Amino acid sequence: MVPLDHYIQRYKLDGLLSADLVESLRPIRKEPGELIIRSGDPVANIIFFVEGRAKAYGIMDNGQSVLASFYTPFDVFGEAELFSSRRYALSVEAITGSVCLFLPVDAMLKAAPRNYRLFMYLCGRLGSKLTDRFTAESINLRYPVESRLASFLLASTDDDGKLPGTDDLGELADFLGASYRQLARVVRYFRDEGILDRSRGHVRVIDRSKLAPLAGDSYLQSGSFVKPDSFTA
Amino acid sequence: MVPLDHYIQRYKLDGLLSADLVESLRPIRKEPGELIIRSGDPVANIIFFVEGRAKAYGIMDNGQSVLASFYTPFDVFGEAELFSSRRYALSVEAITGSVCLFLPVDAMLKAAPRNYRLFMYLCGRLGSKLTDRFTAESINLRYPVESRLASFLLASTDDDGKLPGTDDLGELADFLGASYRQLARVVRYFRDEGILDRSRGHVRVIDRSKLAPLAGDSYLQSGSFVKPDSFTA
DNA sequence: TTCAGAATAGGACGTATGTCCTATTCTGAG
DNA sequence: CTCAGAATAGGACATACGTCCTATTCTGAA
Repeated sequence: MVPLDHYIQRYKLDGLLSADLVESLRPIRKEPGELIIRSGDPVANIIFFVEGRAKAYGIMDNGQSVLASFYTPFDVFGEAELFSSRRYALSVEAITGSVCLFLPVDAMLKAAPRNYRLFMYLCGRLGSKLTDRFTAESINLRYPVESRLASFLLASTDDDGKLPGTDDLGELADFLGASYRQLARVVRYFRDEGILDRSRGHVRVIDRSKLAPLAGDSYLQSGSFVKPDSFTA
Repeated sequence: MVPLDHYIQRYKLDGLLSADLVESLRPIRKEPGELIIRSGDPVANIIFFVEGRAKAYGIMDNGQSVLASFYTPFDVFGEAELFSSRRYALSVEAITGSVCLFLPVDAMLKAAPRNYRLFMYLCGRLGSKLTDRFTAESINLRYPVESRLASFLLASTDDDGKLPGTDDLGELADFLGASYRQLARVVRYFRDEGILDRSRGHVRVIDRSKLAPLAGDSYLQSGSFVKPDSFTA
């Protein structure tokens, strides 16, 4: 059994949602590799991500997958398409065992007048996601893979040098918009320079100081700026 | 004098905003080339774009400018940063003579509980902007300039073959994330193929049918999906 | 331990694209 | 009309990158 109340308290969801909406939250557990959202499905739920790690990606007409981002709690999925296409644009997949709280959209829309805080929060998250995307896109477009990887590593590794999202080279290539081959070249160069450590497709940064000069721009502040309780009364 | 009431009625802003917020709208006229938003400034207003054409762009650390998008009425600026960085991330510049309605954020935040419709609208616009960006980014990253230009022309030219945003090659290069040189090569190729017409740096499509096979993916539906009156009572 | 199959690393080669620079065309002032 | 300066077109060259393919390493089953 998933402790629903635990998450409601931890993220102060009763401050973000009206009481009836808190009632209609359904906790769902997802195992690694399981889809949380299937791209193309109609938007039936707004999903609060409260436990685990997940990634969002799309598939292009030519079959290539494009990684959009990695998520850690607290976050929201499905808000982007709610009022526009009404169909999920990206798939979201659990990387580790994860817990989501599903909020049915019809309930939410019905309760809209009492939930301006929720919409303010959603605006905040959407805003950050938008500016993050723009930053990432600009970098991807103007800088060589070497700089992109350096920027990404600077922004995404923890103090230990480990990558929270993924450290699989294939996925990283998708995320950075490069081919596996090219990324491998750059990784090899970084290893030769003593910047990172390599073992069986996994990567760990050992000298962050050497990354900065290689990163053209920096990934600006990414991730969840907006805390759910910013809008709590 | 700018006819404020005219725009309020045309876009049913009194359905989107509470009466006191409608009161605090200030119409501002901008001449071609004038900045509507200066990147880096604190977010003081949410800006409704009701007349003209405008473009949004950012400047990277290396000085290159990156064109983010073109706007036509009805649209909103400044909503993305409102709850996150609180500083405008991009500059917005009027292309033609334009009219904007400025809504001070402090008034808006004070009136938030009565304006859930506004926030729903903002969520809608932010959502479309986000998915549009992702689509554009994916295409920019995976396809050669030839395909990108084809996609862009398919999506952005009117029936006349004219480009609504800009047809200046330099700007187009920024927007597509290519160098002027490379774009010029592709334009020349398109002209040789009888796809478009060229005169003094300006472009006009003459045979749309030849573009489709060149565009890898399509720019999905872009622009303002979400109408301001979708949320009117 | 041994070996087959899979995963990873890396070589070879072609191409799209960027940078730099020059030739050509256009524009407006006189 | 003429010419200087600016805008545009395009050539030459270097390179980052992608595709294809092969060599090497690793894994687990027997």
